[in-house]
Amino acid sequence: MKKKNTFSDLKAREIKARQDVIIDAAERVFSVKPFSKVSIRDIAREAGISHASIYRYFPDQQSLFVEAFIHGARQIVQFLADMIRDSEKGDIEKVSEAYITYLIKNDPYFRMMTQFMLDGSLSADLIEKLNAAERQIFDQFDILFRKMNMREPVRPLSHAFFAALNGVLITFRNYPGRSKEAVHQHMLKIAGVIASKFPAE
Amino acid sequence: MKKKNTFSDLKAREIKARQDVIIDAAERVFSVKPFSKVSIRDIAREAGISHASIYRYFPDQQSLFVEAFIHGARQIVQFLADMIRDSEKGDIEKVSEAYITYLIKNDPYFRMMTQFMLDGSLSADLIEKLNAAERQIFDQFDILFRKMNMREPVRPLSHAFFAALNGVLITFRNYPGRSKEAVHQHMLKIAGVIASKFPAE
DNA sequence: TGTACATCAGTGAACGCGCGTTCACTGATGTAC
DNA sequence: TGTACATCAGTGAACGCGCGTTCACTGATGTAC
Repeated sequence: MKKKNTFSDLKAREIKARQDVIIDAAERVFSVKPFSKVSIRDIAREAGISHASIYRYFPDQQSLFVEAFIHGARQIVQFLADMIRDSEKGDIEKVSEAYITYLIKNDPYFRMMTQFMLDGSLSADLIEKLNAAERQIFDQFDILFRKMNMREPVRPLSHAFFAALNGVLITFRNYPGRSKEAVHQHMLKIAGVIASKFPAE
Repeated sequence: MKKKNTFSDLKAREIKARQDVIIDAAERVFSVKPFSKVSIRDIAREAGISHASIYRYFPDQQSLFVEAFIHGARQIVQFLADMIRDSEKGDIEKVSEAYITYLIKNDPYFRMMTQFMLDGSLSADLIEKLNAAERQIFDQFDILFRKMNMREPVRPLSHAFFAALNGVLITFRNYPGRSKEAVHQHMLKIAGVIASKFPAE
């Protein structure tokens, strides 16, 4: 029995490793192509395998995309957690700035997140996975607001703050006639306006 | 010379009228199908014409979509303008509530707007048209904030407020396990949190 | 008024493409005796 | 150790689809004489 477990564990780990190879390839493609134009064939090419092989490891395209997104979301949460842990009094200006900058640099994830949020045809299971990721981000903002000694309940503040920052990233992304750098600066400025509306108490 | 002008005017008006018929049909399709799945063939079917005919009135699909969006945006601006004009002291809570409710009811426009914002492959011309529409919305919020006697410059406030409300509409759209009505209520609540952070002076 | 011609809105059919997914097969590896 | 068999990851080819767009054509309408 023991042996059998070890064997199937090994097998499971191998499957996981291959899934990760595919997800890594997907991330590289996402960083180069608009999310909505990334195809199974693109990812297979990047991973150096046949596109049919992908179906050995993921039931369909959407599942693969969701896994890739979750992988990225974990990194975002990690990034936020590190930053908020290190911030003694809860510096919301700094956090909002870092969040904006991080997501501009990791634009594919942001686009994926937004696409998933907009897509009305996600399965209940996938929506739940996405939401679990969101909840972890809310948790981090909760910690931030608690450090700031907010008197209001923190969860609605986290919802509002997260939504507002996402709105900034979406709204000014195609600011016409501006360089990438100028867009970045403008987003920071507007995110700063929002952060300033959530003063610590 | 006079006569010729009248004739070409008539002609231009006829073309405009037919374009409007197509745009109306497009709007009806948008209200029933996710934006990204609406095809030229869908719209032609709804308008009762051949899909080839659409190319007499629009150079390509994207142009048609942009025109349809602009038409909707004009209505949003009108709605905001009416509401803000009628609000004596500048009731930001009421405006944010109305904005959320309006865009939930006119969901196709909101989805279009967001898609356009996310789409990196829009032509410069089309981006400029979209931005003109946005600027008109900013103008309305400027009026609101001026009524509220804000001491800060109003434009950045408008940018922040608009972005934040859009963020709310995107972030909570697929709140899992909630009815449409419950999602609407949650959005109103979070939008209310945001509005409360922009108190009149 | 009648006739020959030009214009052009509207069309069905076709083009060419890329996609997600499935299928039948191969060949390497492990298992049983 | 050798042999027959089972498993199964990986694959190229194919399926079926829907799409945006173009094309050659039709037929109604207006124009010129």
